[in-house]
Amino acid sequence: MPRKRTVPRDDVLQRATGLFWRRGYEATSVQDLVDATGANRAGLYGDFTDKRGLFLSALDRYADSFVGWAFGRVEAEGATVDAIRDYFETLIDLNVRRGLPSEGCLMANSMTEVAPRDEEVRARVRAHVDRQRRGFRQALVNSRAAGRLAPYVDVDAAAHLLAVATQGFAAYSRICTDATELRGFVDSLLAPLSAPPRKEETR
Amino acid sequence: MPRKRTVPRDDVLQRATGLFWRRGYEATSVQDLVDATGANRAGLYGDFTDKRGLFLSALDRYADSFVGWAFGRVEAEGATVDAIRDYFETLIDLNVRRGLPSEGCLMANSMTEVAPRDEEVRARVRAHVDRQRRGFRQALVNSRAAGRLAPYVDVDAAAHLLAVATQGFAAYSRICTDATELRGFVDSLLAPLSAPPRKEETR
DNA sequence: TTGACTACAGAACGATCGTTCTGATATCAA
DNA sequence: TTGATATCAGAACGATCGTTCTGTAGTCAA
Repeated sequence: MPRKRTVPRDDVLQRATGLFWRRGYEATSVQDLVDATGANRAGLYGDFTDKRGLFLSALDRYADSFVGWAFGRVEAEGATVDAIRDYFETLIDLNVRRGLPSEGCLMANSMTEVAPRDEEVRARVRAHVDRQRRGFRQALVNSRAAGRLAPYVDVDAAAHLLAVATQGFAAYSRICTDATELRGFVDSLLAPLSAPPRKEETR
Repeated sequence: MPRKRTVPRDDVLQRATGLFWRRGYEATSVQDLVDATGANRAGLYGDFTDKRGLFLSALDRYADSFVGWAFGRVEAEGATVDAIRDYFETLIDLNVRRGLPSEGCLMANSMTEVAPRDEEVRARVRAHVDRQRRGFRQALVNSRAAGRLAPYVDVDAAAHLLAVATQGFAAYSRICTDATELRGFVDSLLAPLSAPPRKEETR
């Protein structure tokens, strides 16, 4: 008997996620969300109870969909430092394709804007960073097993470094207009992992 | 003839800066600013024209005062990697003293929240990152001259890495509750600079 | 003591905020 | 064809937003 929805719930969520991603939480009004999603105002509240509830769902969708896609290659079985480099290059390509400065990372954005004053947001953002750390760590372990990791690298420390540095990468991509700057950062971030200096050569 | 101000302009600016730093731009209302600064509402507009104008002034004050104080040791003449380590340790101590999770860095926060949609904010944030990059670079140059830098380190690349990674550090400190996590990050960030591996030793 | 001047406290402005409500509209089993 | 039900568009809610205005209070040269 019910009337059928004009736009599927997940489409609404996807577009809302994009809006929060680009503009942040506070600067995105419910009216913006209604306009961008094409959803019904009351329906939005029916589905997500709140603007905040919608935002939390957006974070979850982002973790599942986008992070799953981009970071998935690092989490894939047998992934090595190559996958890590590939991950960053994919992000850079995406940034370039969408136009620099880009929207960065929804999690990194929320880490500074919303997380400190919202426990549930903070939990999700923490889970994201932990996930990255675990993914990086496993890829480094795999790399070591494959003899592809510099011998003096501590995988736990390096994974932590990568996970936190990634937040800097994301933040920087929101003000960076030149992709080579991003590439340079990634190069110097990953260089110590896979490129042990043959001898002591000054350059 | 004029009535004298009840609270000096710079005191107002200092307290406003603290508020923006902690809560961000959008989540800070003019009423909050009036309450926190003790300033007169109309006077606020007389001095800074806008909420945005006040925010821009806050960014400037932050760059002069806080960054000048904290990062000054890296910019000091003859500073080496020791000063860089000291800089991060000072930040961690401050974070601990103020309570983790902390307010992070006003520039890093603004980088994700406001900079993408406000040209003047973006210019200030960029200037901040460039300043950090220059400071780090000079300290690395000094370190090399003093024989304190690992031979295979490219000072330009490393300075770039440090500047961007610092943004990740600042972001992470807004969700981090354990100072040892911050210390661990700094250790693995700085380790490759000053600690060239003697031989090939697996650990 | 007066008067020109400016900061003061806070009321008031229209606009927009997040949220709820109202009634019309579409659906499909009965 | 009817009727129960969910979704629709958009008006309406009080609260708060950033900003401006009003009148009072304090200051110091004259």
